[in-house]
Amino acid sequence: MRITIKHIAEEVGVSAMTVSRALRNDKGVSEVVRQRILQTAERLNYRPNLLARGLVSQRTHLLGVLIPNLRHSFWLHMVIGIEEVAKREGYTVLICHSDDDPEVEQQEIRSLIGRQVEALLIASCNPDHNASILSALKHERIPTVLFDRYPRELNLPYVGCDDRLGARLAAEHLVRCGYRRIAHLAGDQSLSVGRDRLLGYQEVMQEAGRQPIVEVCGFGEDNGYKGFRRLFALHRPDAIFASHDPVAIGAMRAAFEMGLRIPEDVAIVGFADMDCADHLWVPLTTVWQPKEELGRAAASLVLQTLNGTDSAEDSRVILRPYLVVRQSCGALQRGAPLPKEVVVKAGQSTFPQEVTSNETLNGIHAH
Amino acid sequence: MRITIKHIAEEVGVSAMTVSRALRNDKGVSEVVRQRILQTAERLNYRPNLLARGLVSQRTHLLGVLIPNLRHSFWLHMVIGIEEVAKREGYTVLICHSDDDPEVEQQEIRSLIGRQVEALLIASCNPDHNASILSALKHERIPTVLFDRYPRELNLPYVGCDDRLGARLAAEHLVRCGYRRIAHLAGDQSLSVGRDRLLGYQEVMQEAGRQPIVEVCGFGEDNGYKGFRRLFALHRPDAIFASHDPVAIGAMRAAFEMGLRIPEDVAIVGFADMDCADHLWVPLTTVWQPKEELGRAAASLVLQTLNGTDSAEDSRVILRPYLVVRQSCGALQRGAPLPKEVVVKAGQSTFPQEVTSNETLNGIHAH
DNA sequence: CTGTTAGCGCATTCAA
DNA sequence: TTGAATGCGCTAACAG
Repeated sequence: MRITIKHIAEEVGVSAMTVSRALRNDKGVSEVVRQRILQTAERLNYRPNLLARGLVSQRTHLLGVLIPNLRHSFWLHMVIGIEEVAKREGYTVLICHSDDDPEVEQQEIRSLIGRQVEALLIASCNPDHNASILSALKHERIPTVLFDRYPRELNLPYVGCDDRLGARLAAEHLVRCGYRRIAHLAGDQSLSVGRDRLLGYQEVMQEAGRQPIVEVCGFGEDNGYKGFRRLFALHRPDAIFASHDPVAIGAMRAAFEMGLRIPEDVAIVGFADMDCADHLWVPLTTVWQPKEELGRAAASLVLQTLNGTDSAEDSRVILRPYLVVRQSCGALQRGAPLPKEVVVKAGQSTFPQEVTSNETLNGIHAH
Repeated sequence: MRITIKHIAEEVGVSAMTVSRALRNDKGVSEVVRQRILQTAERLNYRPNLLARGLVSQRTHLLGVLIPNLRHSFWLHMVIGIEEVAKREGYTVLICHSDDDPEVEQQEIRSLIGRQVEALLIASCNPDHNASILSALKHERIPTVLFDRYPRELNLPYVGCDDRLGARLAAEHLVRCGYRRIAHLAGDQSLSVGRDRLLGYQEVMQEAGRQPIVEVCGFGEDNGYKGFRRLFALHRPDAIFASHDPVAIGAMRAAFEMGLRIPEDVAIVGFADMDCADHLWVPLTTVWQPKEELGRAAASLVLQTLNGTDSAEDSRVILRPYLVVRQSCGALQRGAPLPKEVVVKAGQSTFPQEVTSNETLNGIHAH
């Protein structure tokens, strides 16, 4: 049996209520008594039972966060951002993931609700598949914000990165570099991030009067590897915009195996700016996403809703991505013009060195 | 007000107790009634309150996991292993981290206990600093297992990788490759992983009759960068065993900036086999740790203790690491002899290709 | 400033 | 097979 406030109350010779107040720094306890209580609690090694506290007070100060998996660090960067804000506001974050299984995702949502989280932040592994469950959350009286990806019919607050714009930045950059056959290794089209990136690429191709070359290979390194081989066999592109850094890595691997040089024989641009993008065989030019800021924005939004500061019915927060230019696109070798909003991460040396931090560049605009 | 068993009870016209039983698939409810209850629960969108359930039953089926941070994927690989076992046994994992702050770690431990976790799995960010708190857990009636790193005075069950052996594998490999001045970029000596890896290196140097060259730079990429520069200025080593992959990455960066070739001018071996080790500028030869298996072993151990299957007072589970040979050590170029227990991850091509999976190679031996 | 009463939502224990 | 009573540990609301 663990120590409870009753034990402390007996020891000190006061009521349990006074102990409760003292331990929560509630007002209305004389300094003498408070000190005695605190000391006794310390001595007895008292630990408040948060289940009981949450049950009676109807406040758990818990935020549920659901991400697709723990295998990619970008999800955890977002969690870090969420936690930063949550902690500041006195909330604790419950991290869950579905291991990319929509059914598990449903279970996890149920479980989080059962644990009485006060709000929910969800990056669904398959927003369309779970659309009805997600919508149903509107009626659960529990503020919910989706982040990073959204269902086709979005009726919940959402915080994400402008994937279409990101794709445009990548594609436009390759056009400016003078490549002739710019292809896209497209991600899963059942995900908004896959669709939006394809969309941005297509727009730019159209504007440039080019024929789009698209291989929908899905996300992941293996898909990138296979996708590149198919793409190359069919179209011999001289530049590739990969829908995600892992896809770019798979493509690089395939290219090397085929004896191709990057960027001389084929240029590659990714999307995400993974931690290792800078360290790859050929440092990867890629679209940087404001991952932590995205987490912060999502947490702020959901806490605003929680505090009633803002109804946030149909809030959308869309953060701006940037292009980080390294070696894999060939821009630096070719002396291609770089517009201002591009972050150059490769200096004179053969290997990258930070020229300017992108942390200061991210901005927020809502629409 | 959320739906409770009382609401269902009223709707169905039975007592709350019967509802409780039906929802938990407890025996002693007629099939007819059970079905009616289940349907009504579904219709009303009932969600059991796990706080209440845990409070009264004194069983939360919660496992607390505390890791140093969310910034490095190897921690999450361990969590994945833990979760695998936990889930199979009907437990849910509460993931916490201290952001590498020992004080925060203490808070998090308190918080987890407050949430009534049934057991604790801790990879402390600073086991010695928090030694007293960790020891105190012995008396909290809550089974605890440390993993990956342990305090100097270890009096709790522990699951980890044989870091000393890992370091030996790395150092011996460099000796076999014929390097003359093999240096060590040592990690934080306040951590067991830092100490044990240094120890293994020193042993091998002594056995080989070499003078150890040690730079204690601490963990992390920046430290590896600075450490390499200092080391090189003073000793011009021809091979370096870095205490951790990020350290190796920092060292590589410094080497490239100094115009050195890897492995021709300086060979580098890391420790961890991070996800990106295969994709680095020069694919990194490194010591592979059984991260997920380590998580599984830790979870199994703590659940055994919980179920009383095993007292596990002073259990130690030490898993075996392996050396993964890629390009950065120069063994393949030099045609150095590779003993059997080494995993070769680089084939004929310039870039790595998996020759054999190491997933099948890890074994467990306790001592 | 302190204590009393009541009950959060549920499961254990007993009785029917 | 079902239900009533009881209480998990704590705090809200009120009374003193």
